[in-house]
Amino acid sequence: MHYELLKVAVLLSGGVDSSVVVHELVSMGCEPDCFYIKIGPEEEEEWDCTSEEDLEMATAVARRYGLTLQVIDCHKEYWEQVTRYTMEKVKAGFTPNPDVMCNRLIKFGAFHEKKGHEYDLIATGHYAQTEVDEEGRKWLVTSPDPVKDQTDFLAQIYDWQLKKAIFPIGHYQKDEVREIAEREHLINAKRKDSQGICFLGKINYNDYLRRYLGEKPGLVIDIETGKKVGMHKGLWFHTIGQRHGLGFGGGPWFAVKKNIKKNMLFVSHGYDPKTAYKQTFKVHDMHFLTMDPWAEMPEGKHDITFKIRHTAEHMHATIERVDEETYEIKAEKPIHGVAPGQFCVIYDSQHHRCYGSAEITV
RNA sequence: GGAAGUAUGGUGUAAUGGUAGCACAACAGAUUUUGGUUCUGUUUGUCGUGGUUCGAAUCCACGUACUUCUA
Repeated sequence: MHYELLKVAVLLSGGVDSSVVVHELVSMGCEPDCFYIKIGPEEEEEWDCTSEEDLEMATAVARRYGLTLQVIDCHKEYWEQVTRYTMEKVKAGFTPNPDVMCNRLIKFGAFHEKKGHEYDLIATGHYAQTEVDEEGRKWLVTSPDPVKDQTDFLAQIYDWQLKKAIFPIGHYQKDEVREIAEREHLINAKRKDSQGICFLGKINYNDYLRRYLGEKPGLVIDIETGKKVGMHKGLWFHTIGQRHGLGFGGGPWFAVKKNIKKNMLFVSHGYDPKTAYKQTFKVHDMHFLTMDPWAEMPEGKHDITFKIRHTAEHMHATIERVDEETYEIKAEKPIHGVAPGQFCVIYDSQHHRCYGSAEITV
């Protein structure tokens, strides 16, 4: 691709990955504009030093390559859209994935409305690739680094967003990116990767929930014996497959099921209880990134691979359409902690192309 | 109202007169751009008051609390 002829915007976070993106683009003859998306915690006093440091790093990298850097404030959009999504899901008893929605709504959403629309391409530091087939369709493709692969976080973006997205470091492994950063003496070459919900900073997730939803105590029942084990402080503090957070002795206890109406949490006892696993489950609101790969033959089972969380392995499975809304996934092996509300990200059987994602239902 | 039993960290349990140990939880790190999972590490306790003893979680007395049985 002839980047030098195109207007490219880079989302610089202050981390190594997006900094190497800048380096890659520049060395291909491109002169991108850099943007730092600002989204701190809600209260000013909760700003931690890492977000200040992020901006400093981003500024330094842009300057190093003689590029402009603009700060785009998406604070309001984040708290209105991503937080609202998170709270609505969690209140209804689901386990949301804020970072997936952040990519759709903020990095490729709110930013696009504010600035991105002026550009031909938007580059980010995601570990993901794209490829174009004979028909000219653009597909999202996994990274060669299975641990770092971030296609799962991109599996809810719209087709027009994917068309504009480029991932200049997507063909590298993490250590290659680090090497480039060190070789180029980038200021943040050795900086630790960020983790946790991208924009929460140091706020604890449970405190975040408590602030919006408070507490709502209810019963905790042993699903095997039907006996009361104790009380929980609110169903939203627990997710399916979770072990910690209950505070009871005599465990370990794993959360396996929720009854929203009765505000009850069911738990299973033991180190690796069967009831914490599911091999078959349903998903809905299927979102295809490029197209429905089974449009030609909607009936029957199709071999796929999938992930229900950010892990290195893809699970083999078959997928079958149950009705307009719903698909059923039959995994090759039982999966621990299949939590409704999480996205099941669907790949081809070689886990090469990412087809899209759907929300796991109850 | 009687009788018996029990009382050990936040929880569940070991230690029959000799260094209070284990599990779970909690906390902290590691891993992970979601929730989680997993791994490593750390903290916390003998119901109260007396007594016996070189030495008491352990034996004795009283108190307190709980449990069961019985009128």
